[in-house]
Amino acid sequence: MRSTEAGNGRQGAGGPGNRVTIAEVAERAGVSTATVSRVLSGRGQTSAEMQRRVRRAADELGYRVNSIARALRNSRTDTVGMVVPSITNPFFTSLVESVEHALGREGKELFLCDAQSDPEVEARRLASLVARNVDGIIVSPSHGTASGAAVQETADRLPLVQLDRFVGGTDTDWVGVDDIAAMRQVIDHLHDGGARSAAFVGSQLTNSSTEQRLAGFRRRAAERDLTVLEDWVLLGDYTVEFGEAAVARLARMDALPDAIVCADDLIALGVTRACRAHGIDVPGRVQVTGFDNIEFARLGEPALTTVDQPRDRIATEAVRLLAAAASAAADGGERGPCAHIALIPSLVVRDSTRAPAPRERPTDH
Amino acid sequence: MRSTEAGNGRQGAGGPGNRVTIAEVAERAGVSTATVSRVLSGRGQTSAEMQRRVRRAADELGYRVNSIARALRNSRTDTVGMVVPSITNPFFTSLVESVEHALGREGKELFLCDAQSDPEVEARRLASLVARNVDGIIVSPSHGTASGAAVQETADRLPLVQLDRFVGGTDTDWVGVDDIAAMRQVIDHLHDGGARSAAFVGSQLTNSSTEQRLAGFRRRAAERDLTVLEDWVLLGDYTVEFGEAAVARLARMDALPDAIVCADDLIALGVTRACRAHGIDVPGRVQVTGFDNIEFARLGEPALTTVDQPRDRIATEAVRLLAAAASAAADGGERGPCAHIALIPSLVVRDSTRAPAPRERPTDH
DNA sequence: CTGAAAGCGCTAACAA
DNA sequence: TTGTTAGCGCTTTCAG
Repeated sequence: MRSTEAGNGRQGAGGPGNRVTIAEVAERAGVSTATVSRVLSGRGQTSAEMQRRVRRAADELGYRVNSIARALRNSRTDTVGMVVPSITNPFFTSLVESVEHALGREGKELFLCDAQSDPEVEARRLASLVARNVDGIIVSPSHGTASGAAVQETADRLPLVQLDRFVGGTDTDWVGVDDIAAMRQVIDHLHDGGARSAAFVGSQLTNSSTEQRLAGFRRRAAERDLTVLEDWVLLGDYTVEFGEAAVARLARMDALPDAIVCADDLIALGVTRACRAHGIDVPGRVQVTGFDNIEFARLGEPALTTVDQPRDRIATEAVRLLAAAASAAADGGERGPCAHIALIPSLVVRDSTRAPAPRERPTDH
Repeated sequence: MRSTEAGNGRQGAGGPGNRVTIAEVAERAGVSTATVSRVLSGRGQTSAEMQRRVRRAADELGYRVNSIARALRNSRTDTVGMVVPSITNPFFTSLVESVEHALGREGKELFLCDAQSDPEVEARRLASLVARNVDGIIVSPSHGTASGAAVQETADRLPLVQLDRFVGGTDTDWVGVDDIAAMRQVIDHLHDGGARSAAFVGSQLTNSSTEQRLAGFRRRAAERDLTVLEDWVLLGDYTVEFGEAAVARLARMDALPDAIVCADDLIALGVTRACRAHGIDVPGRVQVTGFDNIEFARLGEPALTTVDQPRDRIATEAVRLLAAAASAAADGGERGPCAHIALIPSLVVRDSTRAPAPRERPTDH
């Protein structure tokens, strides 16, 4: 009998249904299960001799901890659940990547779920994460109101932080970007490039991102005296297709705006594509901006000017908040007030907008 | 005391650490825990009266099953694990979406992990899925050889099916597409469009997809007398950046091929973009093809001709195989021979290739 | 049809 | 330092 397990594809210890338990390891090592547990989980004091014997026995038997049993005992799974509105949206997958990295640093794993942009699916996913005793939940709610009940109910049971989007009427931690500030940068940049009127293309106002971005857009446009016709505010969903449809509609109107501000990059990609199809020069005739800075943003023709979300920072803060909430809950406490962290994003200027018209500046003396 | 839970954000039953157990429900209902279990899990016979009383008590207390405990008892979690090489690759996310749908029909959930294109991370993810007692694993191995040990070791412990890619030297079920047949279609189409020479741009030969696709490319190119200079086979990785770099290299050579066949759409997107940058007309001077038919394929300039993978079908077959393996393992059996299912993909013709030159055809009489 | 009780695999008091 | 033992919350024989 050899101590190595891999290789020939069907060996003794393998095969489903006969997993080695701590008791078998204990027997083989001639010690108690408690000692095995202490050695293998690294808690408590053990002699070097015991360590050797236990590890050896465990290796020989091919022992693997059963984290289900461990979780039942510890009521802690070292697993965090994450729910995103749509796993096919590149922004969310890159956010997931950042969260995974942040969690990895804490020795935790991620259990990712896709809400398929449907609050009901989302509610089921949240419930099943709760049932599986994840240590905390990170959620980007798919709907600005309909997601409320499920999110709040989940937050009442375990640490939860909302990411990027948030849902009204809930009382939980949140980390995201300051959409108002982002739109200020966008509008100012467009204005510097000569735009005096602008359209807005976003999703329906069923999530906080669009709401905030539209609000920010309106406010700053007014401040900079940009013309915004009501017909130029087009709301659909976060897809390339809708971006294309929006341009088709704009093209049928009497006047074209100087700029089209999009609530995310997918829409913006659709917009630039459709502009090309309609023979509308970007940025010559119309400037276009996106939001999120997904990987494909630079692939648009022309490459998209967009708002870069500080994903790593967002993820780090979220994980930190989760850990704080978990330890607060552990030593008994009432949950304190919720944190709302709004990070300031930065504008990434590419070819879909015009370079700012040169303005008089004080020269270096 | 009310029976509703949601609403004010901090109510009695809520808060971490005090979950309702089946024993409390039993007490309130004035029955045994066994009866509660029978009612709530729907197994075994129970009178209507009991059902009512138990459910009522459960509702009032806000009981939720603890699936950790249930899993420990049942040694079944109704959860399937999935590991993909890179969660930021749109092909894999859409595959994940298909798998989720297929699993949803079986009442199972998905636990998704990202291997970050690193066999070591992949091995850790696999191990932790095993430790968490998932009922089965779906994996697209990140490396054609280095992933072998971990994949095989996992497969020895529980039902596992490889998806899309597979790793050499393993003995597990596999579902994917017939890359050789796919390349036959690609080459024939390019030839019909007048191409007489072709380059190939793919990742390093560290995964089965590229290996197979290059092999299929070479074979069919030879059969159709397409010229393939050795310098025209460029291997890097599955990224837009590499596609761009490949064109830069090709552009420095003496002769340009009539066509560039890419091993996936990300590369192809990079290739078309770089061609534009280098002033190489697509498809006028060079035809370009991709592979996978990701959503962004149609957004290239020009839109990409590519090979469409039948994701839903792949996912369905994978889930079926997993279920079969699970039930085979349940009634004790040795695992039977492995299934290798290669589906035939279809070519999606768009603007990055030329329409076939009109050929003589028998006219309808 | 219902209840009592054993135990899934692991860990943490408490004893020795 | 090590062993003994009592559960974590659930399901499921086996009696009644």
